[in-house]
Amino acid sequence: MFTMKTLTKHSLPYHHGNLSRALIDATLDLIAEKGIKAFTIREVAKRAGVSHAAPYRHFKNKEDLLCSVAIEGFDMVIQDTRKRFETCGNDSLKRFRESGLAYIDFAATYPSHYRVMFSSGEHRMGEDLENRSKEAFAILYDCICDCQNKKLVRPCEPFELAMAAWSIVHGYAMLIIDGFVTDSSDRLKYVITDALYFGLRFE
Amino acid sequence: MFTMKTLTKHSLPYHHGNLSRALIDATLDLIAEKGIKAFTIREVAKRAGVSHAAPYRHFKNKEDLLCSVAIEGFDMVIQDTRKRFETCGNDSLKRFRESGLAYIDFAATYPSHYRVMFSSGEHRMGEDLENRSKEAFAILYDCICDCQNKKLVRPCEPFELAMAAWSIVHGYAMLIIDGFVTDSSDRLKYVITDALYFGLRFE
DNA sequence: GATATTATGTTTACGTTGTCAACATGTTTT
DNA sequence: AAAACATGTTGACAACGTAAACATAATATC
Repeated sequence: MFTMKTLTKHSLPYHHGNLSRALIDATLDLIAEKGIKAFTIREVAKRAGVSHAAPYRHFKNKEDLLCSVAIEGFDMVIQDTRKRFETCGNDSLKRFRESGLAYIDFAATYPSHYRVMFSSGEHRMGEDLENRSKEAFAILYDCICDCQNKKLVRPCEPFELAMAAWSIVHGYAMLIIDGFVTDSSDRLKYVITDALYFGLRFE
Repeated sequence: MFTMKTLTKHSLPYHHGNLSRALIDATLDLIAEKGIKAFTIREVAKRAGVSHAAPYRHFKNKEDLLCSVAIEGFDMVIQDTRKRFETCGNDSLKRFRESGLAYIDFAATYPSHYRVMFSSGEHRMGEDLENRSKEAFAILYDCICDCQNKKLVRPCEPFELAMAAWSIVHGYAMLIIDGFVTDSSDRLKYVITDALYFGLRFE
């Protein structure tokens, strides 16, 4: 059976092609260019070269389109984090550090994705989106448990430590994309992750 | 000379009374009830009992109204932080801790304010708003310098340490108002501030 | 105290947006 | 080939932000 999913960029199919993809890309471009406030279904449709109602064949509504962007973002960080882990071998501490850096780097590299992921109020969490965010948190949580087992992080409710770690990384990432951090010196991100390590380590 | 500012709640004056105030309150109620997405000028005007165009006599536009809410929020945290400092005497470390707790408590107590303060993209930073946010950061910065002078915090670029501190507190506050932290155990906030202290302390 | 001026609120109007329904057309299945 | 389905277009509507014209209350000026 021939389905959309088997298409490559060289076999452009019927109608527009891959409109969902084009709409998501247009959304990201638009947000990068003019901010999330300028994001409208109609402008996104125009940029994708379709009529103003076409997007409704692919997304239930505006919220749903943003949700898809957020899900894609979570998938990207999760995947990148796992790839970083592969270079860490058995070094739990390095994994701990990399999981923080992955978020900070992701926010800096894909600010539009990150903004959508955490612009709550713009979109309610669907079940799919909630699963991704739980999965992302779980990676950090497991990482901390691992460090605790090796006496690298102090014994404390791991959920609370994971919350602390998540907070500092997320907070810094938000400050980056909100433009509070213009400097963006690479050094600063190591200060952050160092502070995080010193804050949680075993003593 | 009799001006608006001399009015009390018992001498309801001409026209509506204090419409700016009523509009800000209605904004906060509406956001608390239905989220920031449901915030519209027209609904706020209706709740204040005026016509849909009345708000434009007090605020340049929608953004400007949100800006006023954000400014009010910053003023509230700044004032609360200073009040907490009065109970700290010369204890720089306690001041450091309180400045973090002030933010977390503020976000938990006035989530609508906090959401507006940091929902960048909803409103551009006017000069007034930028000044408040700089003032808030300056409090934290000074606090850290103070701790460094007393060898309580490790010697490192104080701006970067302040950034780390701001990040963790802001990140946690965002997670609270986004509903990622449902537990909201008081204990958790101390874990956060402890982690912060251990992360930055002198050794 | 009467009148001019200013501050505040209302009505009307217009363009933009989200979204739906009706329609049209291309693609797949039977 | 015809039916069923997926996808895109057009047209419509209500809600919204916001400006202009108008109305009225409060203050200032004489």
